[in-house]
Amino acid sequence: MSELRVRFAPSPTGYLHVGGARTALFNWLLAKNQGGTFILRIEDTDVERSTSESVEAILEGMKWLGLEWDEGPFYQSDSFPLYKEYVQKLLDAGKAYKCYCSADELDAKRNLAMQEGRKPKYDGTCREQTSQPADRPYVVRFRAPQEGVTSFDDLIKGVITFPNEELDDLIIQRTDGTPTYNFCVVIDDATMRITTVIRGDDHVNNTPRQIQLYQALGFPVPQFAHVPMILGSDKARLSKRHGATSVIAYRDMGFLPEALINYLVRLGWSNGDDEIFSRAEMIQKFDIKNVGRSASVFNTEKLLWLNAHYIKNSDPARLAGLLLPHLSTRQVTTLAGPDLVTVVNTLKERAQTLEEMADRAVFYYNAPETYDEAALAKFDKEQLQAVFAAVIAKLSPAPVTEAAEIDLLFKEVCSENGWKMGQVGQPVRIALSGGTQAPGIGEIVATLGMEETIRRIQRAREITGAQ
RNA sequence: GUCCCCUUCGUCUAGCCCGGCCCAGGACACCGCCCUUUCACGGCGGCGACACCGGUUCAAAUCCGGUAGGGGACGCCA
Repeated sequence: MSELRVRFAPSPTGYLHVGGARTALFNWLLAKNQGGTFILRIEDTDVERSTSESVEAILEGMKWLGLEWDEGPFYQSDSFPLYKEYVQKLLDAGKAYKCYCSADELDAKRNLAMQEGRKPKYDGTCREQTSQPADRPYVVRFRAPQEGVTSFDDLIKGVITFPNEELDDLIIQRTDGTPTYNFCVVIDDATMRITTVIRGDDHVNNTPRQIQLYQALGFPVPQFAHVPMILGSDKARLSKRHGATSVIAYRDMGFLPEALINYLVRLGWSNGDDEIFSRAEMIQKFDIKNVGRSASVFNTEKLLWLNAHYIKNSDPARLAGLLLPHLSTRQVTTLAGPDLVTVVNTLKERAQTLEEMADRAVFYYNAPETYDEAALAKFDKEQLQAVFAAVIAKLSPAPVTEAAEIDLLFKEVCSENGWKMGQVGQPVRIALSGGTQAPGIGEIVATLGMEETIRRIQRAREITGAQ
């Protein structure tokens, strides 16, 4: 086991979205690849916005994706005393100070600075103040170096340098005594001995501040790897208006976790021209250095392709189990009908999602009550009657159960009557499934069973004959 | 406004560090053909990109400079 320690640190203010999931995945992959440790930490220092529902949703998403963590989940809210201790240390050392400026004053100054085109940084009003009014509310600010530069060698983006004068004295403790994000991450990452911080691109600007904190606290500075954003089709940051962003929503839309994982790992990371990766392969081949530097657009089409691929190659029994919830939302009960695994086998080559598969499976259990009129209209009434009669006559006495054998019988019907397969297959397909988009005739008949097959064709024969 | 980052087919990307094998390769999507009893699968083929401008060099997608465009950050959110 190596010394590598990474963490995924979501804030519980919503569900696990695909961007977060990819960050978690990269952390997990690096840990697995290096034999390191993957830690899950919930960043809930914002008491106002954090909810236990969100925590549950995040854990659910992680588990569904199979991103098992080695340690945690840890909650920052459990460590408030620890943060307080370190705030005091900084205060005692003169590396932090109390600031009595009100939020309103600060907002006003910030807005004014923006308007006048100046940088909206804290003006340092309380920085050198010596008199300390005892009874007024205050925040604690970190006394940040104002000269020189802070730079780091990002594992993905390379060397990034910030002039210290751009960085102001950030608040590390709020008026209500709770610590703020930038401070907590540093304490946690340090005390958890995190060696490599992999997180979203949107944190690069926080990194120099955090480095200064590490240094002020005397902690070793970890390595950083900032992964680029995921964008929507309009190249704007991915959000709800682009469609689903929650990983659980993808589960509910009938995606397989391995498909989403495979899609996500290829979004920003590559291994030559490879597209399909099993878990073992991605773990073995993953290298943070092969993560791209630019943002990528989330493309559902490709996800669908991968999902179809994994459906095709999945164990039908497993698929059958996963399909059940999608079937029950369609009021389908499988108990009275054909074996679901057999049904899945006829459908797995032709479905991109489990939702689609469920749609296509309905007819096996609920016999069609109406038929696709447009499709039926291509055949005249006499032809339909003749076909149905011939097929029933051919099938009824036959003791066959294999799809291939059944297809042979249909070919016989064709040759004996001088019909083409299209003239026979299509009407029967409509009789059995109600429409034209269905598995091969032999497969349907074999799955449905001869008795049910005859019953359905008989019904279609009566209805089309009566019109 | 200031700072930081990014820029190869519509999309995901390979190549870039260590210039020539790249008049740029793969995948998704799209189009066509084949297969075919429908829908799919599959097979074959096609369309399609180095943001721009300069420089260095015998040679640049690859190195250097600039421009433009995009994104991110600038919170008592994370």
